[in-house]
Amino acid sequence: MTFDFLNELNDSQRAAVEYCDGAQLVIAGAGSGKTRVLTYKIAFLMENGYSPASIMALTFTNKAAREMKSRIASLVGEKRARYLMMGTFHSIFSRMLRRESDTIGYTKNFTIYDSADSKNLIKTIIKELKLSDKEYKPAVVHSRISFAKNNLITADVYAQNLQYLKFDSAIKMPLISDIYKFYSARCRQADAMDFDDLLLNSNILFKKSPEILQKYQQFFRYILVDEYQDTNFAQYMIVKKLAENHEHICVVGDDSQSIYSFRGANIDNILQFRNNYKDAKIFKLEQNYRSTQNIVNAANSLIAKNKDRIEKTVFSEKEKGNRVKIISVHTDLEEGTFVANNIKDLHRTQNIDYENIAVLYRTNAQSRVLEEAMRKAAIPYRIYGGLSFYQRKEIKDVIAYCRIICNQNDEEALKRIINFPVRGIGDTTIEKISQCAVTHNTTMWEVINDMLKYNLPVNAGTAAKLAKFRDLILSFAQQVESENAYNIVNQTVIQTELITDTYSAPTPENMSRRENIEEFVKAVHEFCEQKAQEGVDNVILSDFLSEIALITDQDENINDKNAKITLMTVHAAKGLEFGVVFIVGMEEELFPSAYSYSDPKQLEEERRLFYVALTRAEEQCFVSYAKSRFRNGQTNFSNPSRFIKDIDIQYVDLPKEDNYNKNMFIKTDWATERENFDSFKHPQMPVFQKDKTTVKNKFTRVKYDVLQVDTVPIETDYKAGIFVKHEVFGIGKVIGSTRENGNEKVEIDFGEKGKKTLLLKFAKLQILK
DNA sequence: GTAAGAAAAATTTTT
DNA sequence: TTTTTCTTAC
Repeated sequence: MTFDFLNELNDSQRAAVEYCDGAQLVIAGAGSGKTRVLTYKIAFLMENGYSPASIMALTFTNKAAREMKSRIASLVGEKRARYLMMGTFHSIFSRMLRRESDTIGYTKNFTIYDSADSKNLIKTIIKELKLSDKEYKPAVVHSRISFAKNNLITADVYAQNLQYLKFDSAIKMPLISDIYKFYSARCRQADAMDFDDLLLNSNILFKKSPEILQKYQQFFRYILVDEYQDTNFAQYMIVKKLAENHEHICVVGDDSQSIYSFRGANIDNILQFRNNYKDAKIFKLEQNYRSTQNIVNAANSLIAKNKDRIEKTVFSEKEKGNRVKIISVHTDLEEGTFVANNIKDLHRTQNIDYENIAVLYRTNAQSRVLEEAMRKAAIPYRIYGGLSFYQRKEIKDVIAYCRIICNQNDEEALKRIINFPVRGIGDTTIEKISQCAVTHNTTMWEVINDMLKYNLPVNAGTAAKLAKFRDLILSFAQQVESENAYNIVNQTVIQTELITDTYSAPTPENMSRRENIEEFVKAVHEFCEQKAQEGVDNVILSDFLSEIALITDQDENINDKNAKITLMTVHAAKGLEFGVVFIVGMEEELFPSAYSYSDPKQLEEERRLFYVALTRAEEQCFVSYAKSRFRNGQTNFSNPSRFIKDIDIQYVDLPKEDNYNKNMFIKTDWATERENFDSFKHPQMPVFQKDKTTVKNKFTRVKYDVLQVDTVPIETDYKAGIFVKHEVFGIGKVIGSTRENGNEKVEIDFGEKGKKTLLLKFAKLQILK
């Protein structure tokens, strides 16, 4: 086969595809054919001697992986594309972890906790530690633990890291370190990993077993990463390790579209790529094939106001196009009417299809008013967001049964279904079991399994109920290795009375619950059938579970062929394009979100978010703001977003008729904001030690490799808890130790003399044994 | 142990 | 406003 397809690429795209000699960063501006480059490059590699199985392509969503795979299949054929190692970081490395699970002390059937499970477990631990969940907000604790894991900080390391502990004290949660420790222990006891563990443990595995690392290094000869701007440190490190020997790595992304830092994504990964891979070649895709010149220019002028970015000149050779229309309305209701009227107009007079129109907003809460307006105007619409199939209560219940059948130590699953459907095992009993498990350092299941041994203080009636529950689960568990997954699930929903429960009353809710459960059972059936066709003779339940644990499918209504307009958050719109885009709610405190005000970095991320929104539009873009908005139960006055005036005035049509004026904008302009940016100390966890020497290309060099994946990265004699003697301050207790620019600092509590942070090389400390 | 009513909170969320 | 969590009465 010849490389005909190379002719379909422009010069810079082709250059990016053809360069295969080493580390490569492809900066792909919005609409510049990023996916095209990735797919063609993979095809190109396959034509040049790389076997499909030796190519690893990492994406951020299952959907992206699926789409890319099918596009490659159309280039090189289904058969060859099938063996590509393509998927999300989480799915690919969870499979690896199952294979190598003994090395890190898990079974191959470990459970994957979703975010809700994680949060529940954290809540339980907070309660057990007798802390108030007013002060210790589970969501905040979870995000701290998640952040730590994404930066490869294990619980032990966390407890030794002064900077982390200080931060926690500052936000009045000094014991997060302890919660983290218990949380990790409990996950391990339950044979469970959370999402972040999949990445963290992959790193630990590589660290722990150089042989295993080597095996994968030799196997994967080319690694490609999509959406690189949204990767975190743990992901960076996995790729870094795997590609260590050959550095045959290609990362593709757009720093201007990094919008997921709140999930641990680290924009420095892309900004610092050339410092982390010394021989890296940078390719820039700057021609935008999606939008009109005016939209591209407007977006460029907006993003130019950001400080943290890689210089690039995105341009369009399409027609000039219309200006971005800024619309001022009085209320959120009026905004809805305006959007609806315009859509009708576009549809009728300009013949624009509904599916080519999208309304984008910052928060899901805004969808209601818009939905109402569309309904009134009889415009067909589709809302993205909300609950996915696998997050529905009844589905989570069925899955919880499946999980406990496969792994009885799965505590979160147990707690979910031990009294659902109600079987008279109430909170008090569960509390007793939990207490009992903690005191005997075992799992709740063990306690239920042998109530006498652990002296569970319950009456005979309760004991009988518990025994009945145990036997129910065990009866399935015994068959789980031999019986077909479909049969087990089918029997489970019947025998646990999950499905009978929906017959209790003929309400629409019950009907819908029943339909969902039936659909789930059908999905299991289809999974078994499909695997059978692939030659697997018996599909067991744990196979199915590990398949669905990482699915959070967004694209359900795929069958819905009717033309509809799209309502979604800006985040959800990433990667999509529409002829006409309405961006609504462009107001201070909403977009940018008030939560971002305190941190210039977050403000820049909000601006990138607006950039993403603008660049979704191909032909026409409307941006609206309301002077008052109903929010959180009350009507508030609002000012137009500062981002509106960040767009160069020549690319916008400002509202003419009403009193639009510059005084409406808040006083801080972007120049001041940029000054703030420089002086601002970020209230984030310090992760990397930056040395301040500036290298050629204005980026500060980051020493990633300082950080070790190990239990104790800081080799210190001054561990927390030991006692030391100081010439002046006397005897004190070590709180912790950190290293800064190679100097070790020790923080010590000298009791009456107070807490001191001392530089080790100056302070003459004597360790007391 | 459960269910109803009061009080409190309220981003974005690819895994 | 809605949604989630807490309290209180059965």
